[in-house]
Amino acid sequence: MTPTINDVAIRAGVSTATVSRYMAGEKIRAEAAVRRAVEELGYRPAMAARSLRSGIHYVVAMVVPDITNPYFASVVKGVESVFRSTPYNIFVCNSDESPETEEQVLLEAMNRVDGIILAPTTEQDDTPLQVLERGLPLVFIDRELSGGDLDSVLVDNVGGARAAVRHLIELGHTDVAIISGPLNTTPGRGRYDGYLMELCNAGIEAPEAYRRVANFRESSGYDAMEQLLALDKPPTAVFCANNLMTMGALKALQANRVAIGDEMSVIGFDDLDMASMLNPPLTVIDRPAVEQGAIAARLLLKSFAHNDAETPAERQRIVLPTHLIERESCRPPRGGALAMKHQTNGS
Amino acid sequence: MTPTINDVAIRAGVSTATVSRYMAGEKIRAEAAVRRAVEELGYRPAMAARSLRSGIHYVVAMVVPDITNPYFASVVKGVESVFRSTPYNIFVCNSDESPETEEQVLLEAMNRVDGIILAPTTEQDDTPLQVLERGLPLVFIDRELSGGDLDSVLVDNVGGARAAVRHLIELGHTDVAIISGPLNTTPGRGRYDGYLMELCNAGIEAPEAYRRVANFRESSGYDAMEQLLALDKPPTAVFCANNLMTMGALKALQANRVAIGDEMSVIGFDDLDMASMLNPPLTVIDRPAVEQGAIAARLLLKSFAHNDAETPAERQRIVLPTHLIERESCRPPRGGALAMKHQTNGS
DNA sequence: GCTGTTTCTGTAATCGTTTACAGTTTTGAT
DNA sequence: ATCAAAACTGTAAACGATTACAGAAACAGC
Repeated sequence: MTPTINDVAIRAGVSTATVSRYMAGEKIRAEAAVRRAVEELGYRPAMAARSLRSGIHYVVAMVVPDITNPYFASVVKGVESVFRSTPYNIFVCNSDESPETEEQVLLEAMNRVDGIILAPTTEQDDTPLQVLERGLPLVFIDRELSGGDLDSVLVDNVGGARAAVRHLIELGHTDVAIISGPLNTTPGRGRYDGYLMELCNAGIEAPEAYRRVANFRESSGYDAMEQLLALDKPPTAVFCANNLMTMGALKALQANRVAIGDEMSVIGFDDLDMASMLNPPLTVIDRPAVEQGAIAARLLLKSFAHNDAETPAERQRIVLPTHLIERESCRPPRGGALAMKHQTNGS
Repeated sequence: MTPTINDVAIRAGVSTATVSRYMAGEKIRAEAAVRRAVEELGYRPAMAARSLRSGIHYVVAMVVPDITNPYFASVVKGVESVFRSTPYNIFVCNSDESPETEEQVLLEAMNRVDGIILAPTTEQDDTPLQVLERGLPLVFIDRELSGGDLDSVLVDNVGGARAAVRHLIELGHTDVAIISGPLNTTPGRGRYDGYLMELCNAGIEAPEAYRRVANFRESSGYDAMEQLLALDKPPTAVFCANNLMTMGALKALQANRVAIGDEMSVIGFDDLDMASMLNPPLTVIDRPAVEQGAIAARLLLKSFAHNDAETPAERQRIVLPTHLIERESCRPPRGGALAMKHQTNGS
């Protein structure tokens, strides 16, 4: 049905070897004839045959916990933008924040791709190590393994969280809560630690009930915020450790008629497209998501090149800076306004 | 390096054929031995060889204009959810709203995948037809070709747009503008037509300047809104034909200190995760994005089954309903409030 | 025209599976 | 125990490219 290299060879009156070489861009004598044959037949090499023989698939897998998370969508876009100018295609796989799905996906990917960009669901997984053992280049993005001097592109989670908390403290807050991600993920733990460190640094000891460990999903942010509001003495400010949980928290505040900014200062990790449109506009810690993806892609490409050269590439651990985008959702605390309101309502 | 079927066969003391059959789930006598060999070696079939021989790749391509558009991200998620329980993997490719990139991607995909789910950038492209000619199943999503009695999963664009405009008219608006997508795309033209029809139906003739044809991107929505505001007599309400342009329009309104809802009613096509959090909460026409993806995936799966059975499947054109989510960004017009403000400012 | 060198070409093996075909073993009925 | 049918297995030929290797053609210098 679809033409093979043999069809082209016959039509051009040469051997398949010559056609193959022509396709690879080598200089051949029968160039004109071969080009014509290729065009007339609309020949395109069968990737399966090519991969089988050469061992190269021209595919990289990109494994993310959730493609509908705008952060990961941006990362994917960054990866795409780099690979667009190469012969590589991209598998995008959702692991759905589930280690089992992730393992399945990785094993599946192992013998169809040339490299993997992975945002692991947990730091304790060792499937990625299996992948590396098979000699497959792998670069971690956003998250890494606990062992890890492996290729990875991260952001300064601790620094970002500290900047967030510092911002709140500078506004006068002492009752600062965190809605944290799981502590067995790089960003979960890093942001949690940063929160703790900055508070400690300021000599503030927040009650344990202010530390809600959620799961990076919107619903968990919602629940966590409700629990914070239900406290006898709710915090006056909260740091939400990712975009989805921030959205959940904001919705909870709205549902409970708590004035964002005035009654409860909110700062999120990750900018949102709509952050500036919210009322009040949301103050966030931003990070370069697309850039992060692009860097990871280039790291992988470099890894390919080194594989060819037999010189084992030195591992790179790249940490990008975050920065504070100050909008209006963080304001000085108003002397326990919420706690009083809370008491009134409660009695 | 990685074990082949031959290694397994030797270790289990059988032929490769038997191992192959075991892997395919057939009943074999040496089952125990083969299972052990497979496990001990960690054997996984090389996809390239399998594809070459059997002609099946277990890959489908999903081509979308922009993965960072939450709508398409949701569609991808829907597609994923269906294929997760099958042996198929998904290529996600951005066409970046560019017909050239799309063509390139499609040609590339043709000999590595078993089927394609495509949101074409334009209705006039005929690369998709080439794909179909090669016998590759293809289902259109969100958009179709003008020729088209082909498999496709669409939404009722005309109906949705009409509902949007009707809602505005019912509130008392007569000066209703549209920020439309390109007219050579299915949703662009459909929503534009719906707008026109519903206005016509109500006996309203909106000036041509109220019809801004933009390109589905946020920046174009922003610009279009600015142009509307610069008119001598700006509209009192605007229908934005997709989520990105709605965001752009809202930002333009904010930048120009126009009160959304009070001075300018806004209704968008596609819900946004944050829509309910905006001030005022955004009224939108919603559609089932994840579901749309899932349906497309099932259509493709059905197509595979029919291909096996040699019975050419009859084409399906599925149109899903949209529905109005009424929030607070659409209110009755306030007697040319904006026009007056505009004049005052302008003089 | 001769020779040596460079450049190009063709032959055929190879990658790791699947599968038609023929051959073998098992089963079950007698 | 015998035999036919049923169930399984092995041999070897594909699938469509790439690539050593050896051989042919072109080129250059004399």
